[in-house]
This record gives sequence, C-alpha cells and structure tokens, in this order.
Amino acid sequence: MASYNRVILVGNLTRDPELRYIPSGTAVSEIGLAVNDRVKKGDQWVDETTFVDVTLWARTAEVANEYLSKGSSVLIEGRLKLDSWEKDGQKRSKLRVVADKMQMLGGRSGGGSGGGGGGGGASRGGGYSQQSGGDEYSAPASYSQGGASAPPPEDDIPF
Amino acid sequence: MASYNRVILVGNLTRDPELRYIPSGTAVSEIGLAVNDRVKKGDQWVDETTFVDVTLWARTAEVANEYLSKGSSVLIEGRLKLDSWEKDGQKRSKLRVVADKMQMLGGRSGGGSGGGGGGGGASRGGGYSQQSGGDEYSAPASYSQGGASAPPPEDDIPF
Amino acid sequence: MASYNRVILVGNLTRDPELRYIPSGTAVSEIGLAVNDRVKKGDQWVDETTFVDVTLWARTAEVANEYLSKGSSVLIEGRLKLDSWEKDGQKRSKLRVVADKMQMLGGRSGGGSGGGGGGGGASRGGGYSQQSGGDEYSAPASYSQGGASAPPPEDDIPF
Amino acid sequence: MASYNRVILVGNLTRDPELRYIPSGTAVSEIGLAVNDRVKKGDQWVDETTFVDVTLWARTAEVANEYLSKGSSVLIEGRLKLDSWEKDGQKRSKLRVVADKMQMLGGRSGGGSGGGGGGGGASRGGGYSQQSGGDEYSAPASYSQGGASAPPPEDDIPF
DNA sequence: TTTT
DNA sequence: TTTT
Repeated sequence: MASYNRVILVGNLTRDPELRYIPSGTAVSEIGLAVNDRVKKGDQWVDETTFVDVTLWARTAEVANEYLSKGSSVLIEGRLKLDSWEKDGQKRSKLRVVADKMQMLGGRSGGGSGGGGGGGGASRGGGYSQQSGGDEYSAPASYSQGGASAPPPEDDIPF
Repeated sequence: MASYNRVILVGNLTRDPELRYIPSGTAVSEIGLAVNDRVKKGDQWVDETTFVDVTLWARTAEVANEYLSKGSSVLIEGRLKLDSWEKDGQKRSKLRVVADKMQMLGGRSGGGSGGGGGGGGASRGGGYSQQSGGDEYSAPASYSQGGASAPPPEDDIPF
Repeated sequence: MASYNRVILVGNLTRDPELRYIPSGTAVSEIGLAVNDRVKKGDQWVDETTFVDVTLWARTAEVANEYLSKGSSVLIEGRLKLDSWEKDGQKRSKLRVVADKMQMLGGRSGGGSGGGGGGGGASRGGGYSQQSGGDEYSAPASYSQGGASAPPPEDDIPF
Repeated sequence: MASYNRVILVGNLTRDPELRYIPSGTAVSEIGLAVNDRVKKGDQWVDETTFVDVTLWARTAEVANEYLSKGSSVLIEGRLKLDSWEKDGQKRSKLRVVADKMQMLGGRSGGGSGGGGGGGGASRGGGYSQQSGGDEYSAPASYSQGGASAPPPEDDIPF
C-alpha cells in the first residue's frame, strides 16, 4: 500500500473555467488544459498535445474562475483521479487531475480580470502581484481533495 | 506554449507486465498500476484507488517484464499521454502514462526474478541489488518517448 | 513571482529521527536522507549519494519518529528551504527540505515500530498498516510549513 | 537502495547565466534561481525566498545562456546534488540542482536575445518560438547528468 | 469540446 | 481487467 500520486502540468486553458458550488457551499471549478510536449517518435521530434481535465476546489477554484480564461498559461499540481460512471449499462471511467495547487504564469493574461483581487489570507506578496498577475494558491488541506463526491455523469463527454 | 508534463506514481501492479516488440525491434511493456490514496471527502478520510495504465519502452520495458509481476510495488516517473482512436465511428480517447523511469520498491517482490538479469550498464550498484531487488532504470532518451505510434485499438477496454 | 518549489525524494535514513517540540507544542523532527543515484559522469555510470536534511512537522514528525529508524526507506515530498545563520561573523546558509508528505516504503523496516500505532484519523486502511508499516502521512496545511524558524547551526554536519 | 531524486522549481534568475566549456567540449552553465514561496509561519503567511544554484549541461546550457538573463522566469526539472570540497582543511558541502530540463516561462523575457537561436533538432515548434521565447529543452541523456565534477569553491556565495 |  |  505504499502509494504516491503526483502530477505537475504546465499548459494552456482550452476554455474558460466553469465554476459551480456544491450543496455544502464549496466552490468547484473545471478547467481543460492543453499540454504541448515535444516527444521523440521513432527518430524525429513531433509535437504532441495532451488534453487533461482538471478539477479545482474551494478558494483555488474561485481564483481560477476570476483570473484564468481560455488560453491562460497555468501550472497545476495535483493527483490523478479516476472518475467512474455508468452509461447505457456500460461502465465508463476517465482519468482527470484534481488540483492541490494552481500557479498562474505570465504568458497570456488575457483581459486581465481587473478588480477584486485576492482578499483574505490568500493574496500573495505586496504590490508585485498586481503587476505580474502571477500568484500561487492552494486550498486548505481540508478542502483540497474534495468535499463533493458525485461522480459527474457528464453525459456529453466527448470520448 | 510553455508546457510541462510530469507524473510520479507509486503503486502496485494489477497484473503481470505484457511485453512485446514493435517492428523496429524496440521493446514495449504495458503495466496496470493501482495507486491507493487516502483523500478527504467532505469531512472524512476515505481510500480511493486510481487505476492507471503505464507504457514502458526499451530497456525499461524489458526490466519491468523480468522483475515485476502482479502485486509488485513500483515508482514510475513519466508523462501523461492521450491515446485517441475511433470505435464504431465514435472518437474515443484515454489518458495513460508513458514512463521515463521505473524504480522497483521492495514490498512484494513476488516470485523474485531469478536468473541473470541486469547486464550492461543498467545494473545498479554492487551486491545490494540482489538483496533488495530494488533498482532504477531509465531508457536512453532516444527511446524513452516512443518509437511506435500505433494508437492501441484495444477493443476490450473496460471503460 | 511565478514560483513553484517541489522536491520528491526516495532514500534511506542516515540516522534515527530526532524529535522535539517547539514552544507552541508542535512536533518537529529532523531526519537525514541518503539518496543514491546512478548518474553518468563522462562516459560511465557512477553511483552518487546525495545527503539531504529533511524537516518534518506536526503529526508527520511524530509518525516518522515512531516508525522510522536509521536505514528505513522513505519517500519524502516537500520543498527546498534555505536556512541562514551567522557563525564567527560569517554568513552561512544551507539548503534543506521541508516535508509536506512522508510515505514509508517497505525495504528495511528495521526494528519494526512496535507499540502504539497510528491512532486518530491518520491511520490508513485497516489491519494491514500493522503488517507493513507502510503508510502515508501529511500534516494539516496549517502545520506543514513551519511554525518555528530557528536556523539549526548544525556544527556537526556529517559530511 | 531504492532511490529517487527529483526537484521541480519555478523561479527567477538572480544573475545572468555563466557559460563555460569543459575540456571535453561539453557546455556547462550555472544559474542562480530565486524561488518565492508563501509559507505559513506560526499563524500567518510570510514570503520566503529560496536561492538555489542550478547547473545546466550541453545544449540546455547553451540555450539558457542565449535566452535567459537576470530576472528571467524559468522552470527547472532536475535532481539534488551534493557538492563537496575542502577549504582551510575544513570539509564543506553544498546542495545544488543539476537540471535535466529547462522551460522558459513568459514573464520577464528581458531584452529578448534576438538573433539566431534554436538550430538543430532542439528547436521547438515553428514560428512561435521566436515570438514567445518560451521553449523546453533537455539535454541528451548522455550529457544530462554531468561529465565534469569540479566542485565550485564559490567563495562568494551571496547569502 | 480543444490551447499556444 | 484491477493491486496492497
């Protein structure tokens, strides 16, 4: 039972974040990440894009919703999670990433949110956070791994 | 295009490795990993198992085939890869891990390898490698990321 | 200001853990880790050992103290931290790792834990945690990153 | 002997890279990284900067030298290495990071190098690499882990 | 469903 | 298809 599960990704959002709240009031956000690797296939290097769905919780979800948009560059640290559900009597499952940390990277800030900003203890550093728009957030441990359990039926999953 | 893609897992094999050789002669091995996390769901800790398919290449594939078996404990470092294929005119895809490194962990050595092994420059350290059965292997960079491209049709994928 | 700091190590303890409590009552434990890499130097592979000091906090510190001993195999996830101090009017500093997670690996259980065992919500799974002694612990976020700051002068660094 | 050694950092260069060539002709570059974490100390969040010296080899070293400068934002993947030397009859040692991969992050591109760039198989993608200056490089396995061994006495460590 |  |  020695186990360890860690994923670290840097990529770009394939769409705007989708934020919702579960009944307990905890925020959840889903983002799609495109990660572009350059890998060796046979004897030549080719670009290969990996699309990964990422779930963010609590404050991290809200920050993502506020500051990220389609195209944003972001670093995600989390773990692999296997979602399972039934469809037409068929068992289906899908790997996703559940984020523990999210770090915006300057690269395509987009419209740049503007207002609000941080609040609470999650804001980072002093003045420079405005200039750069790059901050790291991580949910309190008690939220970071869920809170909701509903396996998303996502009827419209494309694969 | 700033991208980064890294996965680090410790888990147990759900089945014996399956080794094959692609036409170019490069070895490929598939293993199934069960990773047991203890995560917080709402206000209590629950066990959650994530099943991940891992592809190993070249020497690493052969070492896995020789020394690992169902139940073996192993650390895998690699990257997420999205396999895509069509089935009944439907696009399907699935995340897996392509390993760069494999490190056996003492824990359930199973039948214990047996013969020879190692060879070449890949054997690690001196006498202690026998005792522990724990060694780290990584394929040469030129192999580690593929060589074959066939998207496994895997007609019998269970999800 | 975009920053990220992550270290993942598997190695063996170079000495028994040293546990103490800071005034606030939080547990701190120091362990020394030996990490054995096989690296390429010029055209041949050589063994290279890296010695790293690791600080563990709170429950993780206590678990380490109870279950680990010299020689134990362990996986540590944490971050690099630069300790700074003065000695003879000279500024000195030293990198160490502050652990967020600790995962015992079966490999050299040593004298084997013995008493007590887990307690509270931190114990993992059912009966098997006794058998194997391998479990993952992580301190609540509120502890995991410090609380004390005293830069250990460590005059007696062992290398 | 089960060992694993992985460090992943995102930070900013504290100075311009220093490039040199070892007798065999292999390039080596040294960079200083400042990693800004926000960590909990007692009951409040404080900023904490960790300064880390990073060694890059071969093509990665040359790319760093060409595209990075003081202030640049970069992601480094590598391993911890303990350099040891004697000074005044005293054994000294110091942890550094030896990079396997380097990924420039848009954030403070600086003057933007300009000319030439890329070359060979290491250039990434098409036209966009010029625009963004953000690419990932990794040395061939045969270089990535050393070749030279000279332990830098670094009398002038800046902290 | 895909981003740069 | 699941391991401990």
